[in-house]
Amino acid sequence: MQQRGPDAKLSVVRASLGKALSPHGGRGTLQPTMRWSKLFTPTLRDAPNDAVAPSHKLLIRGGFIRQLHAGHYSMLPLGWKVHQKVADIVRDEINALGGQEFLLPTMHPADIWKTSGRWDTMGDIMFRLEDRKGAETALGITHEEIFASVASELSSYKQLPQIWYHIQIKFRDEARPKSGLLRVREFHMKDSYSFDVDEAGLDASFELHDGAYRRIFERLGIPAFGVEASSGAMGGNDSVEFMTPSDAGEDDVIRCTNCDYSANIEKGTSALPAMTDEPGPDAPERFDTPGVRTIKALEEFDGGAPADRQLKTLVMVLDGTVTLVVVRGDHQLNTQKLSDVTGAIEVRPAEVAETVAALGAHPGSLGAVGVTDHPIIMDEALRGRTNMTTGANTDDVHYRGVSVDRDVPVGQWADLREVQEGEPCPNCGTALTIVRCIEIGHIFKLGTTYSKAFGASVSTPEGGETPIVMGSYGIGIGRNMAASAEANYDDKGLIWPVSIAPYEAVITLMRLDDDCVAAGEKLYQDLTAAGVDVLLDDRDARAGVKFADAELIGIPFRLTVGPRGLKEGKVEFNRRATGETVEVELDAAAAAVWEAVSAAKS
RNA sequence: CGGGCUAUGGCGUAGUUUGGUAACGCGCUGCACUGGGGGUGCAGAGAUCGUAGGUUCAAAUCCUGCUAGCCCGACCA
Repeated sequence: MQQRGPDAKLSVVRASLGKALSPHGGRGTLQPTMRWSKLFTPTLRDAPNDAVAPSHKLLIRGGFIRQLHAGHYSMLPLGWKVHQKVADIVRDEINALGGQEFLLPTMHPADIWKTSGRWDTMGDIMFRLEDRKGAETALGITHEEIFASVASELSSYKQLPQIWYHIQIKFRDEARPKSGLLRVREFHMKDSYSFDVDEAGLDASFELHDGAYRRIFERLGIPAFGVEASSGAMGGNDSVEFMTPSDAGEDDVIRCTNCDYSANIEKGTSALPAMTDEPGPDAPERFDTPGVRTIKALEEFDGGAPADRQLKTLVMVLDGTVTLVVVRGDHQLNTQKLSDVTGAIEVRPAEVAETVAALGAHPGSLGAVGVTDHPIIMDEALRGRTNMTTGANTDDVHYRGVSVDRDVPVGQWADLREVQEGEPCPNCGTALTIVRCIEIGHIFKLGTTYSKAFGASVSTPEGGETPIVMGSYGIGIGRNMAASAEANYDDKGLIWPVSIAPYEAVITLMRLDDDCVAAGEKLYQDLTAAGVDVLLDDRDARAGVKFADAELIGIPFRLTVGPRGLKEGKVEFNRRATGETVEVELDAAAAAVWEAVSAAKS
């Protein structure tokens, strides 16, 4: 370190500080936001009482985000910095696929949604409003319609394939926003859309995105895997969800511990052992079951039957139509499967009054035997079963000896049941596990639904015309930021991967005396020149406060500059992830940090 | 949408049962000491107790409506 007169140096430093500290464009050597003393990062010792998920608590405590109201968060400077780094990684990977970045509006006319039919099918999830003329508009929940309408200007197969995307705010009126950034009503999403001339092209575009998404999660420090999923309201025939295990998630995923089978519980199945029944009587027999209202009670009732020999009849209302859904007594209905199988948008259990009106009995005594005035959907697991027990549609009366093929006028067979933990894997027979997960990305093969609706077609080499085959691919920026936080923290706070940390390194000044300030500023200049995103902690605070804050907000590397080390010409180099601290020569410190950052990013 | 819980300075809480005019910790401001893991002392600032109404001499406290937030569930007939 150069030796100068202390007074002279002090005045130089003060002059530089004064300029740098000006929030009005003072041209100091440091950006004001690079000085912690000027950075708006309100860290809290305690998380708000209503935060539960670790990422929620830590993002609040670290001063990354603040809630405005349910499902709407303000991004504070640190949070926005992370958010932008996440977005940049996503952008980088989609650009690498040849993706072209757009920016489409987020307020849409009702017409475009009516054209696709989703104005009605999207229901309450869509924020709808009227403009001053009374025209119906909506805030965009996704952009298939808008991109497809733009794609109608594509005219020749020679232009394909195309991958288009934008990173734009979506609005979704979620029934239940929760867990901080994990489920919100207003969020940035990267949604990309592929346009191909045929299915083979779509498959290729889909595979490209599959690879890009896996690289994205890798770079975000999120352990991710793909699962078979229900396409839900998006339409299309094939989709893969990307999941990361977390208690803060909202999806249950079936995973095999042996083979690579994994599926959303809304889609997955298992291999049930076959059941053999006695043939039973020639016709169902009614018998009185006073007070028996549940599967369990019927199991215990003298003359009843075990749950796997009962037919459970659920009265559901599908888009207004009362429908009987029959599953095995010990099985659970998955309503998403029911929705997917029937195409019904609104699926709900019937009210008791509706049930009584439809079948003449109360829940607990219901059955589908001989019912012809309501559609009956039966779970695949009940195929061929005989000698079963079920309600007789008279309170306190059941049937035994029911054969489903003979006695129940089934209109549709489908896989409706929800897989239970421990059931055998459909591929290899190993016991399945169920893991709680956060859905961090979803990619869909859409087909031609939207291109047909919006007239997006291209001429073919043969001189004909063919609708463009589309795919759509979504990844929520804020949710992935939170998912990374869920995967990377300890009892001290966040441990961001270097790739998305708000700063890659922090220089912590133990004292604000001349030597420390000068050494810190020099390190800052060297690191900045080397392209490292660095923060200078120049606050007049105790060491413990500075260390605790740096650890809370999860900066990967820390240089500690204090008189103790400076006497030996050394500073301390600390790694957040491991807690490891080593002394390095002051002159070599910047290089050491640069190397660590480079190594982590490569 | 159903159920449960909650709302008191920036954050965390007490006070509500039994009405009497708002307290504590952290944070913030000033001063002093201190100075390598959230330090100490002194002195301060900061709350119409979510909101509207009601009961009462008197309401954070009791009653009613509304609003907002959090959690669980939305299938076990």
